[in-house]
Amino acid sequence: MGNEKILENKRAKRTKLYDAAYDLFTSNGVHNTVIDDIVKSAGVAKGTFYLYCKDKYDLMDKIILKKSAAVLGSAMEAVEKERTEHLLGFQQCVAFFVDYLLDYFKDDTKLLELIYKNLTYELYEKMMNYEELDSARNAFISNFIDTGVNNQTARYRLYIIVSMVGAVCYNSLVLKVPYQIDAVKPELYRAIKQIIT
Amino acid sequence: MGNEKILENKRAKRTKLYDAAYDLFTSNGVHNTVIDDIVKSAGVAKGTFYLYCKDKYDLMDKIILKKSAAVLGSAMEAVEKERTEHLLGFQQCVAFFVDYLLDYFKDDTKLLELIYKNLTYELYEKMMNYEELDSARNAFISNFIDTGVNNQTARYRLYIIVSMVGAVCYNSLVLKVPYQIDAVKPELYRAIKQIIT
Amino acid sequence: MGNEKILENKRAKRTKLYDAAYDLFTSNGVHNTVIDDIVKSAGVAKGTFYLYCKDKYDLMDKIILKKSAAVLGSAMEAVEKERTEHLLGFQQCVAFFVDYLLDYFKDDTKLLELIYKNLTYELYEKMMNYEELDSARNAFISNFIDTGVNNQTARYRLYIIVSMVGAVCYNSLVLKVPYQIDAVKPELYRAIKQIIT
Amino acid sequence: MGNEKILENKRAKRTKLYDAAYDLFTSNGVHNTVIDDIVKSAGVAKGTFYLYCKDKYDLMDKIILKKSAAVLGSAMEAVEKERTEHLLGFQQCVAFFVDYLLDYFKDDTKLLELIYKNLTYELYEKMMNYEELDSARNAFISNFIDTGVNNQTARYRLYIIVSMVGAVCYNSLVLKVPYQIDAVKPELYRAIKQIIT
DNA sequence: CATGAATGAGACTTCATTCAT
DNA sequence: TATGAATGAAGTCTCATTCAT
Repeated sequence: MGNEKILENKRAKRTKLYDAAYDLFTSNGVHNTVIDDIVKSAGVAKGTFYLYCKDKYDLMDKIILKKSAAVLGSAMEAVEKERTEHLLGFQQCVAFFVDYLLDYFKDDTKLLELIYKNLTYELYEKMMNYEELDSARNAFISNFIDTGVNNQTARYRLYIIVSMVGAVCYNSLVLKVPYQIDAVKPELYRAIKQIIT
Repeated sequence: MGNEKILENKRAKRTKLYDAAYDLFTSNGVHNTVIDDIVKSAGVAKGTFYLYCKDKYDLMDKIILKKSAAVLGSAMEAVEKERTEHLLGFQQCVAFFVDYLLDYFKDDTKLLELIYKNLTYELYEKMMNYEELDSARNAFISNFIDTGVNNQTARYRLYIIVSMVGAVCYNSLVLKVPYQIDAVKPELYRAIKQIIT
Repeated sequence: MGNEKILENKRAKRTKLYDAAYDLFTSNGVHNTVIDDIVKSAGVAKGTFYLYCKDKYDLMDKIILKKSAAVLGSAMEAVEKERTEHLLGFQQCVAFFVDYLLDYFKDDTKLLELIYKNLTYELYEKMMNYEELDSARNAFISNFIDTGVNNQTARYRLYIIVSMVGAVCYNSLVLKVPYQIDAVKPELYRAIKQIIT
Repeated sequence: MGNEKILENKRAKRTKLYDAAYDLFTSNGVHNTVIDDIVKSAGVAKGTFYLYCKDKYDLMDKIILKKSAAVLGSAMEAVEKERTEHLLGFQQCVAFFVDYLLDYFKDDTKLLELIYKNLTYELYEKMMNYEELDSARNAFISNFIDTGVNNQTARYRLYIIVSMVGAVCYNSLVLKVPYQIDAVKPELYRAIKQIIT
C-alpha cells in the first residue's frame, strides 16, 4: 500500500538533509552554515528541517554519531578480517586498527575536525552506548588482559592510547602542526607499543 | 606630561576589556558571549571595543595567547627552580612539569577548555613564536638528546607526549569522561616514562 | 445500515475536537493554542480539523456559542423551577438568576474569560438568535413591565443590569481586581434592586 | 552640548514609534499588527524597536497606560473646573465625569476597544499606581462618604458604577449592540443616581 | 472521509558594526 | 579618543494550510 511509498519518501528527505548538512558542515564549518543553506542544498522547504531535527546542533550531533559509528565499525570489521586471515597477535591488531583510522582520516580530515571540535560529554556518552563499539572495546580489553595487566589498568591504557592517537591525528592532519603524520607515525607506533608492553 | 596619563588610561581600558572578556568566555563560552556583554561588563562603550580589537575572535586569540604563555611560563619557571634546588634528572623534570600543568588546569578547567576548543593553526604558530617557550623547548630537547636519542626523534617524542597529556587532560578535566584525572595519572606517568625511555 | 455508524463516527470526531479545543482554549488561551495542539489532544489528524472547521476562530465561536447557551439555558431552567416551586416574585427571580450565574462562573472563571474576551458583534447577534434565550428574555421583560415601566425602558434596564453584572463578574472573578466577588455581592444586589425599582 | 540633541532625538524616535503603533493597533488590532508594520510606519529600523520595548505587547501596555492616564486626567481636570465654576454637587460631578468620558469615547471608540480588550491584572495594577488617578478616586470616595455611607461601601459602589459604565460604553460604542449609547444614556444616569443614593 | 508529511511565507529577535556627537 | 543610539542584514523558528496517498 501507499504507506510504503510515504516512508520511502521520508527516508529520502532525511538522507538529503543529512548529506547536505554534512557537506556544508565539513566544508564551511558548523558555525558558518545556516539552516537556509542546508535546506536549499537539500532541496526541501525550511519547515521540513524542523520535522527532522530540533535545531542545527541536534542535526550535527546526529551526523557525528552516525559517521563516527560508521568509521569505527568499518575499522573494527577490517581488523577482525585481518586477524582471522593472517592470525594477527594483539599488538598487530592494535597497530592495524590505528593504521586503518590514520589512513581513513588522512583522506577525510574534515570529518576528523568535525568530530574533534564538537565532541561533548553528552555526545561521548551516546557514542559509548552504541553496542557495536562496546563489543569491540571489550574484545580489545580482554586481549589486553591476556598480556597480563588487570582489567582497570587495561582500560586506562586503552584510554591513554586512544587520546594520544586522536590528538596526534588531529594536530597533524587537521591543524597540520607541527609535524606531518607520516613523519611522526613510527614514533607514534613505538609509543603505543611501549604503553601496551 | 598628560601623554603619560592618557597612555595609562588606554592600558587600563584594554585590561578591563581583556579581563571582562576572559571571564565571560570562560563562564559562558565564546559563542554565547556577545560584544555587548563584554563592554557592559568592562564598563566601556561599545564603540570603544572597536578601538582595541577587530572583533570578538581577534580578542579571543589575544587572550588565549596571553593566558597560555603565562601558564607555560610559570610552569617552566617552577621546573627550573625545582631542578636547581633539588638537582632533578630529566625524567623527574618532565614529571614535575606535567604535574604542574595538571594541578593548574584542575583548578582552571575553563581555561583549558578555552584553549583546546579554539586552537587553530594560526594561533599555534603565534604561540610557538614566543621566545620564552622556544628556549624552554630547546632545553627540553637538549636534555632529551642527552638520553641518547637524536634531535628529530626527541622532537617527535616531545610532540607525542604533549599531545597525549593535553588530550587526557582535556578529556578527564573538561569532558570528564571516561575517567577522573587522578585515577589515570599513574598510568599517564608510566606512559610518559615509557615514551621517554 | 452503515450510514448510521458513519454519522455517529463523525459526531464523535467533532465532539473530540470541540472538547479538546475547549480545554486548551480555557487552559492556555486561544492565542496560545495552535491547531496542532488541538488535533493532537483530540487524537485526530491535522487534515481532519479542516473537515470540521474553517479555522481556529471559527471553532472558538462555535464553542463559545454552545457553552454560553448551555449555561444560560440551565440558569433559566433553574429560575423557572424555583419560581414555580417557591412562588418567587420578579425581584427574587432576578436575584436568583444572578446568583446562579455568579456561582457557576465562580467555579469556571475560565469560561467567563473565554466568552468575555472574545465576544464580538457577530457572536452576540448569533447568541441572540437562540430562541430559548429569546423566550427567557421575553419572560423577563414582561415581568418587568408588570412593575409599571414601559417596554423599552424595561429593555434598557435589563441591558444595564446584564452589563453591570457581567463586568463585575469579569473584574472580580477573572481579573480579580479590585475586590473579591463575595465582598461586592451585597452591593451588587442592592444596585440591581435599585435599578429595578 | 550635544547631549541635548541626542536626547531630543531619542524622544522623537520613541514618539514616532508610539504614534505609529497606536494608529496601527487601533486601526487593525494588536493581533493583526506586526512589528514590521510599526517600524515601517514609524520610519525607523527594526532594531530600534527593541531599544524601546521588549516586544509588541510591552509597547501595547505602555500605550494603553499613557492614553488611559491622559483621558482620565483630562476628565478629572474638566470636572474640577466645572465644579468650581458652577458649584456642582456630588451627583452632578459624577454625571459630568461620566458624560465627559462618554463623549470622549464616542469619538474614539478604537481607544476604548484597545483598553477594554487588553486590560489585564498587571495593567490594572500599574494604572492604579498613577498618583493622579489615586487622588481623583480619593476625592470621589470622600465626597461619597459625605452622603452618609461608610468608606468601604463607597468604594464598592464606585467600583460597581465604573464597571457598569465601562461595560455599557463598550457594548454600545464598540460592539454597538444591542442599543445605541444615546438611547440608553438616560437610564444609565438614572442607574448611577440610584446606586449613589 | 481521514491522514500527516511537506510547505514556505512571515513572524520575531539578535547583534556586529557604524557614525554623529 | 570615547560614546552609545541607530541600523538592518541575517538568522531562527512557527504554524496555517494543502494535497498526495
